[in-house]
Amino acid sequence: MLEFAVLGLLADAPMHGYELRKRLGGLLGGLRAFSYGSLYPTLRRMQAAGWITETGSGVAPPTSGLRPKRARVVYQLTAQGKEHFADLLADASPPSWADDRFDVHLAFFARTSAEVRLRILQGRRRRVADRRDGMRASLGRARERLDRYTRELAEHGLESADREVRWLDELIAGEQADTSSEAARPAMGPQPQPHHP
Amino acid sequence: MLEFAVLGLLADAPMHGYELRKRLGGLLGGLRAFSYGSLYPTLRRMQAAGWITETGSGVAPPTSGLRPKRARVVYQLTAQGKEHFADLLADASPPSWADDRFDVHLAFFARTSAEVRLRILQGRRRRVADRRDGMRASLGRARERLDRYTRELAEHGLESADREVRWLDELIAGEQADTSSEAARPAMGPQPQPHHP
DNA sequence: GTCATGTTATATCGAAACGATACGTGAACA
DNA sequence: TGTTCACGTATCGTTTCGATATAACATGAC
Repeated sequence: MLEFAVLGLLADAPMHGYELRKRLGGLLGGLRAFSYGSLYPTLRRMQAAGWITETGSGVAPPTSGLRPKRARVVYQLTAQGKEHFADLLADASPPSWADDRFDVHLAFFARTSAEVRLRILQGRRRRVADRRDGMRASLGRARERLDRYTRELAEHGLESADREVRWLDELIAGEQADTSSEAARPAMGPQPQPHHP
Repeated sequence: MLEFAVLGLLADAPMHGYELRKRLGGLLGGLRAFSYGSLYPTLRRMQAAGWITETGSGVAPPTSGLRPKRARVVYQLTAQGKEHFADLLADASPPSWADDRFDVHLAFFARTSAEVRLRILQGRRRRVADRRDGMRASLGRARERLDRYTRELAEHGLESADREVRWLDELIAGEQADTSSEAARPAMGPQPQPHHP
């Protein structure tokens, strides 16, 4: 996932590691940090894969005359890197609904086709709703014999999942409104979701 | 963290891996799964550390007469394991406020002293509130030039953090109510929290 | 009857991410 | 002058993940 995020950030502009790290923090509104321990190995992996290259260029560090021992390393996307990023953007397969991948992709939704956006939102919705239902069921079964804290935890988790489902419903509704206005189709209510393929 | 959770589960009753895995799923009301790829290595680590031992006993698998090639491996806590678990339960240092550790500890709060419970809840509250404030600040700064999806993501994240803070406040209020009724002290309003030590 | 499917159960693999920390430069400020 | 802070690259060992292999047995369909 870090890989996905890095591709997306470098698609905007070449950058060095420290800058990437700072922006990664902002990407999800502060969720998910990504430490240097992940970042630098990832950059090397991506370089080995041919998705990014170092460029010696980049604005020289604000050194007054003296060049520092270790210069900034600025990375930029290669053609293959752009291609790979495009592939990731277009991927709406089940793994893209995972917790850690979904929000990264969402951060690049503006660059994702409407069709893929909708499929991912729906897939994600199904996944979170399933989890929520599982939580609700096991909480219903167990509620009596749970101590206060375990029950609080379970209930808070359940509410969070529930909130996420409603949030996704709003996003989906937004997508469908866009689509139907584009296609000049009459507005339609939420489609009943077929469950488990 | 898996280690903490396993200690807590085995403190209740000896168990084999598969059973542990199922219960781990329920621990946080369905949040955080813990795959086998984590579990079995962890069990071996813990065994090497002397916190758990295998017991050949355990109810025989429902084999009618024939013993299976590979018997169940039932694990139980050693004395050192119990000690280590007690240490973890009593630990209210900053790492215990981390996302992945807090909820595991919360699941065992019934076995944690009131004093430690309060310190952890307060530490956690401070951490989440700080993150929330950071989110709010960067969202305020950036809101205009964010595309719809990035903004939705940031706003949803912010609301989640906000909800968690309020939830923690309720838990803390509950703790303080308990404490003050025990000590027969007059009820007092929420203490203003000193910020950053 | 036997054949697909599902559950119980143990286990390993490589890849990915983490937290802490080291090292170094320069600016700000007390 | 010294100390603290922001910038910047980097590595270490540890933990966790996801996918997958293997195998015994149970259930129900055909």
